[in-house]
Amino acid sequence: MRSENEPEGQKARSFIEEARRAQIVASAIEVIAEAGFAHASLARIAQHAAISKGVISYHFAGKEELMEEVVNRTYGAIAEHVVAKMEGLTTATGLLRTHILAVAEHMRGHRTQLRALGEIFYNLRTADGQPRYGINANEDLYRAQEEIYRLGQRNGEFRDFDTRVMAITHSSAVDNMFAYWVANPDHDLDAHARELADLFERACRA
Amino acid sequence: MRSENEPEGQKARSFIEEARRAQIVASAIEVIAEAGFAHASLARIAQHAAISKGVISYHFAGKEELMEEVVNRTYGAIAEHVVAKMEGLTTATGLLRTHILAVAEHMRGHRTQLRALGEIFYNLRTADGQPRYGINANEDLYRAQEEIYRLGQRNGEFRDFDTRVMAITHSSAVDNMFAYWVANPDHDLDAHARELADLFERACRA
Amino acid sequence: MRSENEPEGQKARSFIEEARRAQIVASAIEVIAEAGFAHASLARIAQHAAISKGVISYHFAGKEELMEEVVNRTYGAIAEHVVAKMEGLTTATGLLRTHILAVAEHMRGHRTQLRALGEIFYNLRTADGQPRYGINANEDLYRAQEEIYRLGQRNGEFRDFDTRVMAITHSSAVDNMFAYWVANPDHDLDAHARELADLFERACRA
Amino acid sequence: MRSENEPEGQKARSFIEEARRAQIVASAIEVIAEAGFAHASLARIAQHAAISKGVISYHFAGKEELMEEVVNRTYGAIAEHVVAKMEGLTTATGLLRTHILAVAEHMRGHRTQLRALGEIFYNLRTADGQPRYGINANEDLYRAQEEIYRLGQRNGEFRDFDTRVMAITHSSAVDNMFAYWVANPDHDLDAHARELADLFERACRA
DNA sequence: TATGAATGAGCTTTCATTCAT
DNA sequence: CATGAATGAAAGCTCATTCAT
Repeated sequence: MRSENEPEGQKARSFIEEARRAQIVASAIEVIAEAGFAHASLARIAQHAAISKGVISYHFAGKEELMEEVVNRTYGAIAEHVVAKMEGLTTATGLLRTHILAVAEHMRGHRTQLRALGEIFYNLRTADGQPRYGINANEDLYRAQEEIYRLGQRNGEFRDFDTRVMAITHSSAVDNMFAYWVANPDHDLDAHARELADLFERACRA
Repeated sequence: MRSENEPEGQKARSFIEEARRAQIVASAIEVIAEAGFAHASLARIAQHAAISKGVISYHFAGKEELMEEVVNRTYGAIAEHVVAKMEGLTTATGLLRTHILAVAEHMRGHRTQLRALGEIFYNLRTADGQPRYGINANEDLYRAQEEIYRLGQRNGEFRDFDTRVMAITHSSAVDNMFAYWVANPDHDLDAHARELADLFERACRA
Repeated sequence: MRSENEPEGQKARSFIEEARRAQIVASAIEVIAEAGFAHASLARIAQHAAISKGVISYHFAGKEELMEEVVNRTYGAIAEHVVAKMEGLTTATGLLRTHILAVAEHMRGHRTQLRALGEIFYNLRTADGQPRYGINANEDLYRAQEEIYRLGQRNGEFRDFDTRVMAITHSSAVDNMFAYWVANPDHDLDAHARELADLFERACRA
Repeated sequence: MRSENEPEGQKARSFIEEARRAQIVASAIEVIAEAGFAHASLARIAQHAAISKGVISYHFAGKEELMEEVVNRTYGAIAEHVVAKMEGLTTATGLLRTHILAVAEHMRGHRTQLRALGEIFYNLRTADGQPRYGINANEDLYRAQEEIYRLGQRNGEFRDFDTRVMAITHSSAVDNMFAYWVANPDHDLDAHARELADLFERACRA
């Protein structure tokens, strides 16, 4: 019956509630990663978690809220790790390189999360049929990356290029690195990340 | 990429049959592009084509075959155009550049096909739940692109880099260029393609 | 998949479709009359008609359309009979008396329809929770009856009274006559109707 | 009409318990009046009362008992008021008139109770699907009213008529007066009641 | 060839009720 | 006394597929 995401002044969720939500979110991630968004029914998620179907309805207002929770938790964990790694860096080249390597590093241990995130981004739609997270859900990400490029352009590290195109390309390169790795578990993720860092360094530098 | 829909020894399709299949495929593309894979039911595709639902079942063994036909036809058209443009080129740099620009050029007039293609690639699964076109559906594409990179590396145009990583990055950059353009119709596709060509030229060159 | 109520210019429903709709409506009436609106699920209605649940969804856009169809058909049949009986009458007293007796006469053979009609009127709500047929659904009926009273008042048959109050009272008296009869099948409906005609004649006359 | 909720030999309810029951009943009345019987879930009633869902289950054996309590309390309050007003009257005409006016007077301030009462009467069913309060729930009421008519017939105030028909008609007229008023809050309830008193006086008098 | 009709499985959601704490 | 948590049945609805005509 709970539906809001921690509005101010509302009772914090109990420990048990929090644990259940986490459990359900984890189960959802696994089922989505395994079977794909379209086949990730509440029934299947519940079965995978060995709980009753109704439990999910009890803890989440609906399927949409559950999916958004998956996104928020997963996305938050990634951002937290990457931001920590980038802290203190001052050169655009260093930031760019670290960004790529840090994301790869974090994701190495979170393959299923990544897969689920992609599925939801691509497939989740609001009740009126519009994509819940379109490509434009990346807008914030693009903006953040453009900051780095502009820094590099200002201080002479980088040549002049279209920062939006670079941000889109950078994002997609990282996303697909993971996608390839998810599909080919033997693929050397860290080596791929280093290659990518080289690639963008060369593509950007003055 | 082209799966055989006309196995040897089978009767060729009649003219009417061919026309119907083409009509249904066209309708499917439009519905998928508009409503997304999950909402592209046979009923909706039939309604959009102003035909009976049964017609689809009559002409296609099932939904899966229809979706595959959409992929084959669309993919085939792209390949045809791009290959024609690349014919006669000899330098890796020229091939790389032309590949990017030619794909963009062709897609500019086929936005819905592109959208539908992405939806199907991402979502279609076989009866046993496995992705029908995973990232590995790109294997042929990657191989073809790797040929170009190796050519460049052999003749000294390109530096030494991991060709598989470059192929993945290249593919994803092009895919997402289109995705961004689909989501932002005012985006300048050709300018984006030129930026991308520059980007990969710099990333590859010796 | 059909949803509209005979919009102009649309293909008329096929004979088979019409028969199915009629069958489903009949089943719905029986189930509602027996089990009440709240327990008249589509599953139960289908089971009662010995058809698959999906058939109802196929022929009706949703439960609401089915319920409205029940109302329209039942209400239409009543109106047809009563109007025929009242045709040609000129005195208000005669119209009043005939109205009561004709409704009773028709309803004697349509007890379940009557029960179902009442249930739907009382219970059906639109998606936003508002009553679909409130007491105000009787507005047309009230207006029609007020015409009769005013005629009587103009030509001196009836005394001066509030026509709206009389219409409400008249309607409710007839409705409850049926309700009582439905609950007590041995009750003499025609005698009740005659008593009622006397009652309102005395209540109205100058 | 008052069913026994305090059978002999059972512990009387504590003060707190009584208060809780009253609070829950009040909440139930408001929710039913607002949303209708079908949408008056225990969850909603609990939420409206700002208590836990479990509290209701704790204080009432089930939903049915809660609903019956709503009926008993509301009905009891009406009867108390009306009986007080009728005390001491001796003529049938006076009793008839007073009955109508007193009920209207009391109800003017208890609109939601009235609405809820109607919803429950119409919709509540026992576990086996039979109406809990059918039209026959009015049997006691009919008997009481028939006493008045027979008194009038014995002492010459009233003509000879079927007392049961008159009781049904009288009850339904009063019920629908309220229903109309609930649906049309601007309707003049007292004027309606006076019209009704006139109407029945004329319908009954010798 | 083409169609409308029908099916049944599966979907999300709501709900009264039970129970441990 | 009160609560939050959990259950499982039942609801309305969508859909791919089958089939007689």
